[in-house]
Order: sequence, then structure tokens, then C-alpha cells
Amino acid sequence: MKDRAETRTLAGDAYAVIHRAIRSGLLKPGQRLRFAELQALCGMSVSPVREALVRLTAEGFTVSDDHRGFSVAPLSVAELLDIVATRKLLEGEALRLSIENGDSEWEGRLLAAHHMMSRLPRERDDLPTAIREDWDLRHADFHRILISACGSPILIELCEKLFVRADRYRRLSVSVPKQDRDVVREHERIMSCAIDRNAEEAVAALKDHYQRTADAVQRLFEMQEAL
Amino acid sequence: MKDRAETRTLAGDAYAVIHRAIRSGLLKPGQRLRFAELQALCGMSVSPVREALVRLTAEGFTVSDDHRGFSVAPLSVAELLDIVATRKLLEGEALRLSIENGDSEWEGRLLAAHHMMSRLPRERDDLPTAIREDWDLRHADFHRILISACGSPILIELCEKLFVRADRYRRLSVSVPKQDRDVVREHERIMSCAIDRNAEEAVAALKDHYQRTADAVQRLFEMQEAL
DNA sequence: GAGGATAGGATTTTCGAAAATGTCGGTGCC
DNA sequence: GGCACCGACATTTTCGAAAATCCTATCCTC
Repeated sequence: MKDRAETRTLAGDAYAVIHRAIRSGLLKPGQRLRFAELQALCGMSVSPVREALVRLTAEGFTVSDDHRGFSVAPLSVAELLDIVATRKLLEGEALRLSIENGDSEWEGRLLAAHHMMSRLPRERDDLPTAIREDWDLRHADFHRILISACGSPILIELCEKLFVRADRYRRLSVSVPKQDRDVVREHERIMSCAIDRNAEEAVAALKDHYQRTADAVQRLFEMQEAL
Repeated sequence: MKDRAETRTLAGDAYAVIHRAIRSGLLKPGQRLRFAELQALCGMSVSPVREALVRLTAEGFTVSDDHRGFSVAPLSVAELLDIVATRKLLEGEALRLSIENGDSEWEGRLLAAHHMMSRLPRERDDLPTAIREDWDLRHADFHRILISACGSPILIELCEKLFVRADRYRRLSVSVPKQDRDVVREHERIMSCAIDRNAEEAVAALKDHYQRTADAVQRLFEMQEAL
């Protein structure tokens, strides 16, 4: 049961495979990407692989240097902070709008999504990959639904892109030891404020949630740097 | 002196050519894009053309339907309003940050950019293309510089993308007759508030500026619909 | 030895054709 | 008549190799 997904084109498959390889860390930040290797990884010719890289580059997962090839986009504290600051702005506003516009069907979906997530153990290093990926999926769903009623397709699209762009950093945060946070509780608070239509509190809770993740990852970076 | 720009790859040229053709209206919203035609237009083989289309699709200028080809992204009032609302949010915040962080060198660049723009006649339908394009460039520069000191590369990147995405609509607004606006004055007001470090007023002026353009285009849409 | 030119190999980029897929109209069956 | 099936054509997608470009190591000159 391979994850990569019989999309309708090989290029789509290649995109999925490489995207996953980058997010999972199989392809490391900064690593040079050679066509020969990627073709072997994806099991296809150069054209769809190149197409996938072009798409990934447009989304910031890889960088391209004309005639010199592609490489995995590097990670940095600066980018992390920038992503988080921008997400606070965008998702904060999107959540505010969702609370304004969302109907009870939205509330229901939100409750359901949170329930699905809270039934699974919180992400940890030592969990099997399958469970962690399941948690990731549900976590992503929760945040997606949170802003889904904002009424602005562009805002949703931008938030989605920043969410996946933050993913590599988020995975890092999982391996930060002894964080004094209760992630389930954080999500719960966002949700209950939202359902209470308390926009200010909900947005504050969401921003706080992001900031905590950012702080954890930043500590990790600084620890690594100290080596 | 062809505009399209001996970039370092043919795909880059193709991107520039098609991008320009879409923005100029040579390729119309919704129009089906056949490889044969684009290859003739760009004077190259299918591979670089396809790469250009993939990039354009990632940026929202074209849409792709697997195995059925690409087409120019359609225009709609809904998208226009969404773009404007999102730009108000993003550029508003970016401007606020720029005012907070910008130094006097930034002020200088802003003054210069505004001067460059105001020396050219305001865009009008009947002006030669070259002058209009020159105005476009300077106008883009002004807005770019306005937010350039915000300190957030991601915010800048997102604003830039929305700016070009708004371009097709902006061109429409030029052909709206007898608008009671003074566009030069509007820019001037934004700039002077910014230099006075009056963030609130500057942001309000910027948002107002965008809203006026949106209103003009929306009227145009409604007129066309009434036909 | 330093620095610059250069040949050879490695890699990306582009091409032209083959393969895959979609489209459209016609044919036969109910 | 309506509808599913089939086949020819149009178009996109993918392939494998050629062309273009970059990198590296070597040689030559000073």
C-alpha cells in the first residue's frame, strides 16, 4: 500500500513522492537534487520529475539555480519566524472571519475534526510512522476546517500553503524533549472559543498556539547550533 | 528590441512571453491554450512551454485540467473582491511594519519612486503601449518600495504575487471612463502619511486606494453584464 | 607556485517522436 | 428515438537521446 497516489499524471505522482520525501526528511534541507536519483526514486523519466520540481519550487520547497539544478530549500530560524508571523496574520484574520460567517454546520465539522484528532495519541518521536502520519492528517484537517468558513478562497489557499511550508519545522518540534505544553488542550481552547463566537479569544489562542510551536523549534535550532 | 528577455533558459522565456500575453489580453480569460499555438508563439518545443504553463498555473494565471490541457484563468467579480480584500490585509500590515522599521534611506527611495511615477501621464486608454507599460513599471516599483522595509520576505513575496495577480483587473480599470479620482494624489497621500510615520492614516489611504480601483472595475463588470 | 585557459565528464535543458488519453461522430442494438 | 460502444482523430503527456551548460582537473604560462 504505497502512499504515492496514482494521480492522473506521472508528474503528479512525482510531485507527491518528492514532496513527501522532503517533508519526511529523506531529502534533507539544502541537499542537491540530481535528476538521476529522483528518476530512480520516482521510477520515471526526466520530464515528469522536472515538472514536479518546477511546481515544488513555485511553492518554496525546493530552489532552482538555472542550469545548475535544484536543491531542497534550506531551513532557518529566520524563515521559521517569518512563517509564523505571517501565519498569525493570515490565519488570525481567516479565523475571525470564519467565526463571523460560520454556521452551525461549520461548528459541527469543527467539533468532529477535533474529536478525530484527540482520539489519537499526541505526536511523539517513538511512535510508528503510520500513526504519526495519521495524526498529521487530522491535525491538518482541524486547522483547515477552522478557517474554512472565512469566505475568502485566496486566504484559504495562502493559509494552506503556509501550513505545508511550516510542516518541516513542525516535524522538528515533535522531537523537542519535555515541552511543558498540552497540545490537545491548546486546540480545544481554540475550538471552544470559536464555537462560543468569541473571536478575540479564539484568535489569541490560535496565535499563542503557533508561537509555542515556533518557540520549541527555535530552542531546537539553538541547541543544534551550540554543538 | 523585443521585451522578452533572453533569460537563462527557454522555459524562462516562455514564461515571460505567455505571462505577458495573458496580462496584455492577447490571450483572453478562459481561453483554451493549445501547445501547438503556444509553441508557435514562443518559437520553441513543447518542453519549455509546458514548464512555463506549470509555473503559471502555480501562480494562478492559468488553470490545468489533467490530460485536457491548460487555459487562461477566468476573471470574475468574486475573485477581484477577494484579491482586494486580501491585499488590504497583507499590504496594510506590510505597510504598517515598513513605517515602523523603515529608515531614512527607505523614505528616500519612496520619494524617488513616487517622483518617477508622477512625471509620467496617468494611464489612459489612448496612450501608446510603451508609455503605459512604463507607467505600470513605475507604479509597481512604488508599491514594492512602500512595503520593502517591512522585514518579512514572505509577506513581500505574497504581496508581490497578489499585485501581479491583480494586474489583469487593474488594466481593466484603466478603461473605465470618467472616474472621479486623482490617482496621483492618492499615491501622494499614502506616501506622505508614510513618511510622516502616521501608520494609521497611511494604511487607511492604501486600503482606500485599492478599494477605489476595485469599485471602478466592478462597475465595468456590471456594465458588461448588462449588455 | 599562482592563475588562467582548456579538455573531458557530469548534469541540466531541450527536442522530436512515441505513448497515453480525451474528443467527437457514427453505428448498431434495444 | 435513445444510448452504449467503437474507432479515427486531436491533444496532452512521457520518453530517450541530442544539445547546451556547468564543473573539475590538468596543463601551460608567467
